[in-house]
Amino acid sequence: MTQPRNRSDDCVLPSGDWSIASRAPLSVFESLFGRDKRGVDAGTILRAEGEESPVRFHVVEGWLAVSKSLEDGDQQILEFILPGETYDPTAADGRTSFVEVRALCDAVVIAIDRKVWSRLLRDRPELWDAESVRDIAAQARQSERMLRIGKSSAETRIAYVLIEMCLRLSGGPNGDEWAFHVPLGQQQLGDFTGLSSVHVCRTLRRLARQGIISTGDHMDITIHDVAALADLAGVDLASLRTEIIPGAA
Amino acid sequence: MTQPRNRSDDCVLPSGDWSIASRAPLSVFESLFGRDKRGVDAGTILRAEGEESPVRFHVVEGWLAVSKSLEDGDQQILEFILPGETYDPTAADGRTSFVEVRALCDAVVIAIDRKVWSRLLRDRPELWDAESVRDIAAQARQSERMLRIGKSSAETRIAYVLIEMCLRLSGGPNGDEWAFHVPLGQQQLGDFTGLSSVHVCRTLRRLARQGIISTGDHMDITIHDVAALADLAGVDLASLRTEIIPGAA
DNA sequence: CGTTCAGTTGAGTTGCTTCAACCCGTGTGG
DNA sequence: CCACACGGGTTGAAGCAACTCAACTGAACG
Repeated sequence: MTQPRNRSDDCVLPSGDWSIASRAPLSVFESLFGRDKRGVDAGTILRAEGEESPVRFHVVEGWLAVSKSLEDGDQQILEFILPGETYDPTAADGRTSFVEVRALCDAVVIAIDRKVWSRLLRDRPELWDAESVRDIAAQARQSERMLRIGKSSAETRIAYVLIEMCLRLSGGPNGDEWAFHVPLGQQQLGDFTGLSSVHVCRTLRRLARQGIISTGDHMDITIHDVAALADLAGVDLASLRTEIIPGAA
Repeated sequence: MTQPRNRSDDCVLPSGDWSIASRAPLSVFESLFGRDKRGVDAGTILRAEGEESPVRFHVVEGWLAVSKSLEDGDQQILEFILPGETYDPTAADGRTSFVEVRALCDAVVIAIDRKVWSRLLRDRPELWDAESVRDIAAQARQSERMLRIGKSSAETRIAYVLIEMCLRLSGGPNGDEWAFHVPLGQQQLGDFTGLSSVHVCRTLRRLARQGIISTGDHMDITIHDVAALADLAGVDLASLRTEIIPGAA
């Protein structure tokens, strides 16, 4: 594995409350496993099987995407793993993986042996608690997305994921305007929302024309009217935050 | 809470391998909490908040549905909880619930205090392991469904849920034909697959006309040609089974 | 025997997809 | 330095899958 090329522009993350709220309780990993840190190029598929034994990934830097695909090549992105978070792709059999994990930009990850991870959880109740909360929040996010993919219009789906990302990245907008960057193309946004890239484009343009958002070079997103977007998404911002952001309650 | 009316026809379950594979390791609950068993009428909403403190539900008999809904009344069913399984609807804040849990037929459930549950998991490693495996399988099921709801045709979605249910209920078909019963209407099948009840109907009829399945009174389903159905669903039966059925590996 | 409710079927509509053309910024080789 | 190819985003046109609306059936029930 090579060290990451320093194209940090691609996956720069806002360094506000978020990094404090979500990174701090897990920084334990870096002290314990810092020597196992590895750079990963954008596009690399991370395989549990590539390791000696099944592993849990801890993301230090960059974004990972968890996805599944059909034979015809269509893929659905199930979740994004952000810095400070961990993810274990190991299936119930303890050997294979039922999903694909891919680096969306150059990233730095730590691979933690599953057995070591279990021991860690048992030895450190505070870690167990923190991870439980994170799991529940992840479940809540996936449920919200499923609800909208199953039952809502393209506009609602897009509005929702924009708000979800905004909340995850920053802990919430300050006032009415909020800007952030995601290392995603419209194709990937489509894979996340169950839409074609063409329709993602149309929908984003429509939102932009209404003055609710604007987009910049390769997915710099600015939300101008959070209230309107939340309305389209069909969410109450404050209560959504407590549901999907670990530790926001 | 009333005792369940004895309309057991409604939620009769095949009593094959399944009940052994999936119920046995958890029968511990019945011996520990048997006195807390409660009958629940079909349609009842189970609320964590109704209890003194947050609880995890253990289903002894009948089916529960876990769902979320939009303001306009549309709902998405996220998961079914079958006898022998447990589910905790508690949100990350430890107080509220981010989903709705409803009895699909008359059912019997045990409500287990969350704190007691945590203690149980710590004290009984074999329970912890069993529940981990179950969680991972549930994750895998939800991922498969998400993939299809996001990226597949109605036919594929229906074919997939039929196969999923068949596997969960029986551990898999014997030979080419397999019959089972689900306590679900077409509306609910639609809420599960992200389709309108009308389109569920059309799709089931089409499958029936092709001789792949047939349906009986209120959702008795017979699969005549599992291979064809698996093909439509885009799955390999054997490997799907190890992924989504806990302990099938 | 009338009411109700789930399933079925037809007709018409629509939202999203596909296909295709075009634009533009970036990288590359002559 | 220009020519060119390439990949992502944008836009228009056409098609189609699934939706809504509405009418009808048949079983269950009082």
